[in-house]
Amino acid sequence: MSETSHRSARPLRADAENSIARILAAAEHVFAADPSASLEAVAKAAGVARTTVHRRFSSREDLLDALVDVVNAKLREAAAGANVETAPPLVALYQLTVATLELKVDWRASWQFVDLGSEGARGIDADNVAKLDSLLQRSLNVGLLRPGVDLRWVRTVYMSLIHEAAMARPDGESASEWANLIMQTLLRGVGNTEHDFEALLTRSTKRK
Amino acid sequence: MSETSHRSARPLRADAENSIARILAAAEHVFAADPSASLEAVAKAAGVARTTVHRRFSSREDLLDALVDVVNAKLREAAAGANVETAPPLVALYQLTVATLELKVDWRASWQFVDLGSEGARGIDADNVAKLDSLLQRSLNVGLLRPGVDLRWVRTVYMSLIHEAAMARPDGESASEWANLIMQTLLRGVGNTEHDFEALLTRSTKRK
DNA sequence: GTTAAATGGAACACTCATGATGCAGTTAAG
DNA sequence: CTTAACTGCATCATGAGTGTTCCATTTAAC
Repeated sequence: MSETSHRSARPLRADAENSIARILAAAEHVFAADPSASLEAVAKAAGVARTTVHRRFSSREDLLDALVDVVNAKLREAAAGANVETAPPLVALYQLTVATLELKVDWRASWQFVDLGSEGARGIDADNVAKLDSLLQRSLNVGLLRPGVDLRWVRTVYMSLIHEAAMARPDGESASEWANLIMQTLLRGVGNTEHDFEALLTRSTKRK
Repeated sequence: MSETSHRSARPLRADAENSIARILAAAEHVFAADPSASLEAVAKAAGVARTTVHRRFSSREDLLDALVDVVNAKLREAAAGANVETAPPLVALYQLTVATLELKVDWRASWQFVDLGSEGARGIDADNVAKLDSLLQRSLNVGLLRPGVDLRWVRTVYMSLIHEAAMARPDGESASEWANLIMQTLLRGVGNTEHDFEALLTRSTKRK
């Protein structure tokens, strides 16, 4: 669905591959400052002519798709590196969080074009989603997650926490500490565990 | 800072006020489908001429500012209605959540222009932020929140959860149930409280 | 070293949104 | 009812981004 055009044809010259890489990097950089920046700005930042950008990416849409593809590819690496399918859920989740956090920081802008909520648009590839989902399912089975929770909600919250952490993180701070914060928040929340919220919430609900 | 231009002059004719309201509503509607839709599309949806939109809002920026102002105004109402300053923290938080959730659903698009993270741009008014912050501070004092938590993080997570819930919510579902989910998630997380995550997390961290 | 690929640069056509103006007709407000 | 405000419509100017084409020049690949 989001196959980049520059892969089906026969091998590009090292030259061209290099340009592509520079353009993608520049796009990430430029779009980080302004998501609606012109392709000319991207070209300049990449140190190439505007026509070259156009030669490699037939349209703006194409470039954006390519950026999302980059994210998906890196996400795949991250999932592999975290052994999401074999490691104990908690460990896998933690590792995945660290990796994704780094990825989010290095490719902030490109993530913007990954419309998770949108319908027919660019999104996280199905296999990546599936891997995360199965990890969450395993987490539930193992008793890591509270029985009865909606896994889609968990996924949403998880992704959202990573997003917020990545945005809040002052550049260059330890990813593992933030990952820890994310895990803590995800699993235990920010409330004082000594209280019985359930009862309190129910009471205040009734009150209305 | 973001005062709408149409308030300092002397009273507008009922006519004009009406147009403004229709334009704002239409803008919300149109931008929900496409945030970069043209002002002409907004005008058509509002049932007015494009020039009228222009007469009421000198520029696109102006219109966007006005939309954000609407959100802030409604947010103020919500805060007042929830007695954020006087009610017990948990109750206030719950009520505020319900109200904000409704607001988010009814004004999805406009919220998009409320760049919470951004620096000099449109954002939630200082007084609204302050009210929420003081509510969270009270929550902490009362022992509702875990001692030692970073209140900015709590605020971020809270806003984020509301956002995700509003987006995930199938139109017309009970806001209070979702509010409950948000509170539960915020305070207790989605983990199984029977486990000792702290120890587990520390152990798996060491392992790396 | 020969060849095909890749680039830079200039030029062009095209679309689209924005913002401004002027004016005739309608409508709210006193 | 009279006036000033407001609206619709038609028009124009402008600017910006996109996408295409052509050609001379450089450069990688075998």
